[in-house]
Amino acid sequence: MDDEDPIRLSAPAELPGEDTQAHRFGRAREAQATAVTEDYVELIDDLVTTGGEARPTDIARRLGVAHATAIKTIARLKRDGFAVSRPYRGVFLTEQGRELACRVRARHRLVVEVLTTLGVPEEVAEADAEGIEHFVSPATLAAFSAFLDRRDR
Amino acid sequence: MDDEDPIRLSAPAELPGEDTQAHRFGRAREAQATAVTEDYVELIDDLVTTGGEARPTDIARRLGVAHATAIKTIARLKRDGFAVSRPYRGVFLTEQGRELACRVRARHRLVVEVLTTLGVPEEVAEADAEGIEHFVSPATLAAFSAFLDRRDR
DNA sequence: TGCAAAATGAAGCATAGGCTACAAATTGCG
DNA sequence: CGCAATTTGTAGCCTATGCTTCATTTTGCA
Repeated sequence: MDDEDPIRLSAPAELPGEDTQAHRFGRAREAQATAVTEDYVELIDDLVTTGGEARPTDIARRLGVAHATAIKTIARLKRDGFAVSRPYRGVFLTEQGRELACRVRARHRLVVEVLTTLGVPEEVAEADAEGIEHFVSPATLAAFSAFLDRRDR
Repeated sequence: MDDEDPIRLSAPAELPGEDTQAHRFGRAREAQATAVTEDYVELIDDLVTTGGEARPTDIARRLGVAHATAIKTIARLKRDGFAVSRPYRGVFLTEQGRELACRVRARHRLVVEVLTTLGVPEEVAEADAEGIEHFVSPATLAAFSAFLDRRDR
């Protein structure tokens, strides 16, 4: 049910096979699913670090969503082991959450730096990175890092 | 309820104001909402161009989703004026749909080219671009284009 | 030509992520 | 100290995107 072109007439490197293409789209969908989680843990980490606490209302305001939306998403974060919270006591990251936040922040900074190096205005780079970062694979991240190193040298 | 820091102690250019940040996240959310539309339109254009017709089953297989999912999304495309179709006769893009497909394809190619130029392996670049492209603003696109021009010269 | 396989589409269900409206708890200030 | 404002949390609703299942239509071949 997946091989209507078993003889593979097309050049492998040119047109992507439909399996390949399906796989790419699948990966993008997965990345998108984790994007919200990544945004929340990074923001919570920021708030806790700079202000000592992350309250649902602050999180909602920063993300530009209704507080009820933030609360519901925070519940998912807790369910998935990224955060803990007690009513009226703010939200805190678990070890797993802090670890994720750390990786996300590093990736965000790297993406912004690459964009600005390529000539994208600071403001735009920050805004675009907010979406782009979630889809940058480790391999691409490594290439970005190497590129910046070359450039600095 | 939006000025818990009315004196603005922080340097404006350093930390983003919460309004700014909320706006960025909002933009990213919007971009994500159009991502699926863009993927479908581009794929349909590909299929029609190379094979003469875009059948729901083919679209589903390429995207790696169930055919029912594809049919439902195609219905939305039709509702939004990007495509037309008659039962058992395949899907075709409207003028609006073709125009979008054209823009999306150009953007995709540009993103892939920038990534490979930065040293990202072809395969990875294609896969990552599938997600990244939806969040690249016109300004960033322009910077990418200028970067490639500089590089070629 | 007629029937089986394939394609199509509809229905029903789930999850994620939004929203508004309302209820309950907490805080803080007069 | 007590009440009003704020914060928090709950409930119900919506859309988008998936999925599986089942019915229907088309197609193609024996």
